[in-house]
Amino acid sequence: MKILYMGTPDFAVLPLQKLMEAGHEIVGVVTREDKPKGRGMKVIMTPVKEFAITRGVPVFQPTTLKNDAISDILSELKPDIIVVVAYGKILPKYVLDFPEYGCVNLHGSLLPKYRGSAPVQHAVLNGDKLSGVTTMLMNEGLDTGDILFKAEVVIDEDDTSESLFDKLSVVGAELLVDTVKAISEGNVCPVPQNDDEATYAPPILKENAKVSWAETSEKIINLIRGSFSWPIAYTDSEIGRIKIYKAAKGTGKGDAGKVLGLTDDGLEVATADGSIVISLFQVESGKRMSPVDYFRGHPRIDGTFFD
RNA sequence: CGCGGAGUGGAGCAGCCUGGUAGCUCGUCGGGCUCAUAACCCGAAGGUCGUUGGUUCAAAUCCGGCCUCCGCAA
Repeated sequence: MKILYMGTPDFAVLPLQKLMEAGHEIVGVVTREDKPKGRGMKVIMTPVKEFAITRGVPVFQPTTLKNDAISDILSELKPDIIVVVAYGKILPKYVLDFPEYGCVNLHGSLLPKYRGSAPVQHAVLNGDKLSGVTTMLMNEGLDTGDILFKAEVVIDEDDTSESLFDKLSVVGAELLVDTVKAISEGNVCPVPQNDDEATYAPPILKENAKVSWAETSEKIINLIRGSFSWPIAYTDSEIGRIKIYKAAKGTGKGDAGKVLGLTDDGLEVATADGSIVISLFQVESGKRMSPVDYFRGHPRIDGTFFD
């Protein structure tokens, strides 16, 4: 199969690699445009682009798929199928209809649950125990295409969005290879999604990563897990904004947001229904470290409130 | 040149403004107390103060370049 691959972030790298290893010819890679990023506003390549370059695959970065640029690419490459994994742009009908075998997509949830751009994060944020990946034949809607294959993945208690991404990427890559094989053999029976069961997973916003201490310990910990490794849950305090990387339920009690003190494992803070113990955090301009280490050299803040 | 913070024994920090003996908390090692201890007491080891030039009788401290790490913003 001559495959045109469309993808952008880390999640999309392994599926691409597995397709190549399965013997498919990747005629080109379409990825989002490079953007200035990070401190100093340096221009960073997308992970998929970086990988494609090392394999000598031609890379295309159209700013939009709604003009003639994409049709030139398609008619030049003549792909049999287009595979899309977390590309980040909507494909117009013209593109969907171009390849003989259509466009297949790998999605990081068990569709129709969590349609949209952040399915993995929302699964963790909601404290789900089960997640998975789905392959589908794309249509014009947002993750509404007919389902081809699914694979389930268990979410562990200490999984974060990042670790779940890693798991789903591995499982998804295999599922995708199987899907493409089945398609090429005419061995698929697409099943329409049940729209009544559909839920939507909107993009993650930084302002949603602020901890509300009036929530339960469980919800707060889910926020911390789901916000890792981006944007990272945070709270404001007397010593500045604190990013919270890791926390577990504690045994203390107090007014929500009150700093109860330091335990062997970290900093204990009261929540609506108990407490959590922060075992890894980062204060502004500081290094990421355990509160136990931090308070060896800084004044204690016991009794103050987090906001 | 987007804004800002930081680099000091193994860990986390103070000292820098107002140059002149390297300090604190913890850890490590040894000893003591104790029925016992992660608790307490006493003692010890461990640092080219990120790097490189300059100013000075003298630089962790003042000035310039470089490297590394981090927060914001995007």
